[in-house]
Amino acid sequence: MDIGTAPQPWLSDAPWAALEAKFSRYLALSDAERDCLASWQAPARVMPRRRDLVREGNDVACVYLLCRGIVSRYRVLPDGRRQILGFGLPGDVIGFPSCSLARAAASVCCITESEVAAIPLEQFASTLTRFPRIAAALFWIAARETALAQERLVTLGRRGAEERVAYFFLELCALLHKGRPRDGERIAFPLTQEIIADTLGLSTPHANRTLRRLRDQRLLALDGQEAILLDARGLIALASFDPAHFAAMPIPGL
Amino acid sequence: MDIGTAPQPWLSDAPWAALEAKFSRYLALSDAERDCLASWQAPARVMPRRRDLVREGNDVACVYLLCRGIVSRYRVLPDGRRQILGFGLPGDVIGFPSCSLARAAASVCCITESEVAAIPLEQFASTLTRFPRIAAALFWIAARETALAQERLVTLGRRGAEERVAYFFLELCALLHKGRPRDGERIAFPLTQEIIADTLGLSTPHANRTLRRLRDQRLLALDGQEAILLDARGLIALASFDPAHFAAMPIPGL
DNA sequence: GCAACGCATTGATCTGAAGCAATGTTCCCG
DNA sequence: CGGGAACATTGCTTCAGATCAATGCGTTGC
Repeated sequence: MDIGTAPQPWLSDAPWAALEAKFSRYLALSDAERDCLASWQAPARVMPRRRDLVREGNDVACVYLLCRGIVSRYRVLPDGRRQILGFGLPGDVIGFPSCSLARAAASVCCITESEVAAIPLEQFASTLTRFPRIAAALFWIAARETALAQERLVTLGRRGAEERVAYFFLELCALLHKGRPRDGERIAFPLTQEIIADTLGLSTPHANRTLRRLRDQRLLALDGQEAILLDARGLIALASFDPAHFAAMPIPGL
Repeated sequence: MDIGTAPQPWLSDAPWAALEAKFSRYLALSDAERDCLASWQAPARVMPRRRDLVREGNDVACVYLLCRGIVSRYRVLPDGRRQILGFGLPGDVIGFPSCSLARAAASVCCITESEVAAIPLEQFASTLTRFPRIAAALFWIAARETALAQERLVTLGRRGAEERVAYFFLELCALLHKGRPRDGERIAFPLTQEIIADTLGLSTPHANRTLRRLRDQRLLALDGQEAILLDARGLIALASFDPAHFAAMPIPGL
């Protein structure tokens, strides 16, 4: 049952590999395309933990390639209520302007120390029109992102606290390890319970109690920076989690 | 205060106009691009109210251009709990395969009688690689879709029932009328209270009570198929709604 | 070694929303 | 015109989860 140490992708010291790997999963890159992507990662900047990379409402002049670290996208309501919208991993492009394409719709905060390369918005945009296959790939990646967000809508709208927490770890596992969650799988992710709570729309005390309940049911073990899926089957049933949603994706037509 | 009859876009009898308008809002189309989009709308099929256009879990062979009508994307949990993920209006392309790019992650149901043109997935995909500007536009549209879904995450995760309902109508107004909601604005949309409840993660009785409370506070008037924003300012404050999120979007670099 | 901070944990109380059940209202259809 | 179906409305009870408040505890910094 021992499947070894969990991968800690945010510690990657080969940031360029993350981006290339991300695209290579979807399409074979030509030399020109490769060069273009390579030009994105020019001058990487180091951001400390807890520092905001983007503030909601600000003008967007560039997007960011996350080279190392983990970030969270979040929104806060005027009275302080916070909702985390998702996480960014190395290789992800962060900080798109959103509905209104000039301003950031959400803030981005570094959960761990991170390294980011700023890509001027025009450069990013021109890549899209010069390299149609990259644009297509990014389109499908964006569609996937939408599907993920929508699946989380189900979680927040219709699942109870235990289901939410179970779903949370299963999704994390599927995204990090890129496969169907198995018994004993280890998830290393530098999360505080507050982050879990704000992701799942729960209060911190309630998230804590719920975690305890899952531990008492021997579904999940928590060990410092690591969570272990003791009973993947049980969690999947509890959360109505569909592993097929996270299967690998060949991009149509590429 | 009378701003006339609300537009009822789903009744459009010029479906092609919807798609062209959608793209023209973002970029000036070349002739070749125009021809390509035109080829999408070949044989339109009529779907009755309540009929499912796509079933979650099914293989995806084509995407659909919605020419007339309104549809909803939704997911159901095994025990029947339902969550509506969003709505589709004429001009929208519906039914992408999602995370796993082979299968539908959600179902799509016709809220009104609708007319759809099926676009084979390969044709859609090849359009992306042949017309980079269209791919880029679709990328930004997808990014916008993600932002919308994420804003709804805030609603479901952190807003109370009254805030949710207020937000719902404001968003609807902004999307349909494409502008900042004003006092007296009329929203015509063929909604049942069950649809509202399933969109907002509420039970039908509770949605009903909440609607009544908003009516009692003279924030909203409900008249059959029409809702009227009596006090837009009040609703905006109640929902912590940011109209700037819905401002018009020029696409960078096109 | 002590103080302070960030985070986890736990308890007691309160409340918003769900669940259940019944009744009312339209509108459609035979 | 009568019977249903679909939808809206309302009351009552229950419960999940929020809120408030305190305590524990490991790490960091002085």
